[in-house]
Amino acid sequence: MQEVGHSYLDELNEIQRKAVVQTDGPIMVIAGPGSGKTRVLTYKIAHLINIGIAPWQILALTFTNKAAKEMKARIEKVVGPSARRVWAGTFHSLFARILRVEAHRIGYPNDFTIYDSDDSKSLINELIKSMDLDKKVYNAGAIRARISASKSNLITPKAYVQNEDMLNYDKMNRRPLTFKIYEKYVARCKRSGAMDFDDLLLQMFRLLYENPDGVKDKYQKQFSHVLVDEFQDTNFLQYEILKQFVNYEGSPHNVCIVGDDAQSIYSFRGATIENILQFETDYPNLSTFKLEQNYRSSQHIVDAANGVIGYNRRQIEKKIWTDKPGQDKIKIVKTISDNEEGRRVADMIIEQKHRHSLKNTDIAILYRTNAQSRVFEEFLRRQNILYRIYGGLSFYQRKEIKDLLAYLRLTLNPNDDEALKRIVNYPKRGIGATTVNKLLRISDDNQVSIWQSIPHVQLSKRATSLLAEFAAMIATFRKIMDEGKNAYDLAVTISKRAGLVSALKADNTMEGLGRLENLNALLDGMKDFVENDEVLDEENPLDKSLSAYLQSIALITDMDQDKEETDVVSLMSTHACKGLEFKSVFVVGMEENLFPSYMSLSSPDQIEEERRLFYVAITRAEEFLTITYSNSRYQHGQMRFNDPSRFLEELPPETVDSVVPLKQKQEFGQPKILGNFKPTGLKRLNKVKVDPQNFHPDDSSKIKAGMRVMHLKFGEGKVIDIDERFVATIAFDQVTVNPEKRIMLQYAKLQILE
DNA sequence: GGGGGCTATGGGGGG
DNA sequence: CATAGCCCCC
Repeated sequence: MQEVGHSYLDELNEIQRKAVVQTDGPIMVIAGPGSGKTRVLTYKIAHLINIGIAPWQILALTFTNKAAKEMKARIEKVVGPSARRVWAGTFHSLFARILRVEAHRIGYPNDFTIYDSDDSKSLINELIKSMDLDKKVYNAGAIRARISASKSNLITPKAYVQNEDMLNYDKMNRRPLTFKIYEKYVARCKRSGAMDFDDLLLQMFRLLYENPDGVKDKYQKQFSHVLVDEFQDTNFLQYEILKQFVNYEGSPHNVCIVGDDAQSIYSFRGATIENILQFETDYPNLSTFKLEQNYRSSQHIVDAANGVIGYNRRQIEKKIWTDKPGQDKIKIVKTISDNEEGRRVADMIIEQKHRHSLKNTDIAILYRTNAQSRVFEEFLRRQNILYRIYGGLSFYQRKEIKDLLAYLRLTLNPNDDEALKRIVNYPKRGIGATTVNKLLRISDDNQVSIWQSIPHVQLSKRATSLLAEFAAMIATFRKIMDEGKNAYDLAVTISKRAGLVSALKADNTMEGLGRLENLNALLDGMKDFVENDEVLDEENPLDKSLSAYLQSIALITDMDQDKEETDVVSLMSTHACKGLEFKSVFVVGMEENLFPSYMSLSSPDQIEEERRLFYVAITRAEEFLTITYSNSRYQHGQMRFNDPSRFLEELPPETVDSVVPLKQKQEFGQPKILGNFKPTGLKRLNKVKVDPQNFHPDDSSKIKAGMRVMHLKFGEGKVIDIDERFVATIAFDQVTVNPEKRIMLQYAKLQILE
């Protein structure tokens, strides 16, 4: 071993170094938060290259594309540009890339479409309807989860109908025909030339397992070293694929998994900690390295994290420690409402920035559900603090974007039924539900795609000609594509000729303008794509085809975007924060029914997962950790009163500095009399100041500054000011905390008093 | 047969 | 509070 001269090894502690320089055989790295896991992975790959392994022989499976990209950049610093040839990416994106080359061997077109979860749900809903089932009982989301779980556990439709557990579970949930939907769903995807997210894994598995044309040997030979990051969040199927790559006669089993059972937070997606335990059984001669020194967080934060995670029963034994001193203790802040929570957090951010000279990028706000982001946005904007929201509705999920993408998808793969259904009548061209239903029926009878049914369907004269017109248009697009137009030019042509641009231009509202902007942004992105001359991906250099474009965006998530140049506060869900770190972290909404989520309360296992999620959230903090919870908040359009989260009590008292004293006086003038009464029992009445019988709101355009007005929830008040966006600032007499409310007149219900 | 407006219902995390 | 389905009208 030529360790001498590899200076990067000096940047590692003893255990990290051992994990890096051992290059042969199975390795398991258990890595606590902030323990230099990424450093180990990147240097390990760099080391492999240094000792003579070709970059393209290394398969590194990461959790996000961004993580892969960052890792590649760091490897490049050590070994140079050859790092770009490492196969680093997510399971989904790397397998999609392989399947683009190999899919024809297992009965899919290489230009297969990737169905996102909306496509899947739409298809499932169609099937539910065609089977005449009650769509309230047969909830598409639940069915999709069921299908996803089946695929993730390698349960085929055939196996499903023979699986007592699966069938009984469905019967219990009054959905005994789930197996039938699953069967139809699989057939439909197949004949549409489409793979859903789970298929990218499942079909990859099939490809290797069935091994047509000896394709498995090719990949086994190519990937001499396989590394998996965040192994605790892989599912059964992903592990089975991993074994397909690694296990064969005479294999050196050069597989390295890195993970932390305490940070497993994706079981809802089929991930299972069992994989870590199973790995030890499957590779008995493995070397295990435990990275227990935390370089990220101060003593108090590490102590708090250890304290919290100690409440979980089953874990791999380890003790995370730090030699960083503890400075500020954890602040817990109670607020009276979700609005107050937003205001306080914004205020505290300003204070921290001044006192500790933090930049915005040093700060993150983490919440359990994306819906909570709104109040924080509002108050950050009000305080002129720049921010960015990660996750939530991504750009590519917007309607106008999906519409154009559907045209592109259909042009590339006319059998893509979901794309066709989406745009056959958008913009409106007189092809309605009746026509589509006829098409669906005949497609089902003949087991072909909708596109293939078009010439055979019997319709009225009018419908026939309209449909023919549509088909001719798509055929024209295909012709243009085949003539070699690049993806950008094709998209520009399509957006004009299909009438997408004119449809959006006809909408003069703010939203309409925004949509048009988004459409143009997508086109700009495509232009970048075709004009890009920087080779980042050596395997398929500068493929500017439509197929390559669609694949490149199908698996992009909001998290993959490059960090902005601008100095922004980060807002994201606790799931999305995995792998990140910030000097100052605000974990907000720490309330029962929210964090832990009400969905998890009935099962101890799920509570433990929520606890791990809390563990992940608090261990993002380097120096300052602030936790907030609120007495009341709007949830699902209703005012709810939640108890403080049970996890707050699990924080060791000595790590917590100041529980900001409870304001005894409540905003609504009532003590909390709720006792065991659970939130659903609460009525909005608690909040109403005014008897609705005597409340007659006036036309809000009549509201002027200086007026006395009455508000249903806040009572009487005086209008102080109305700004140019028609937001009124009103001081309410009976509101003790934060009496000045900002009310959007557009939506306001106010009665003029004088 | 298709389009537009209204009512009812459901609402977690994400590749 | 947002979306989907339903009903009514063209």
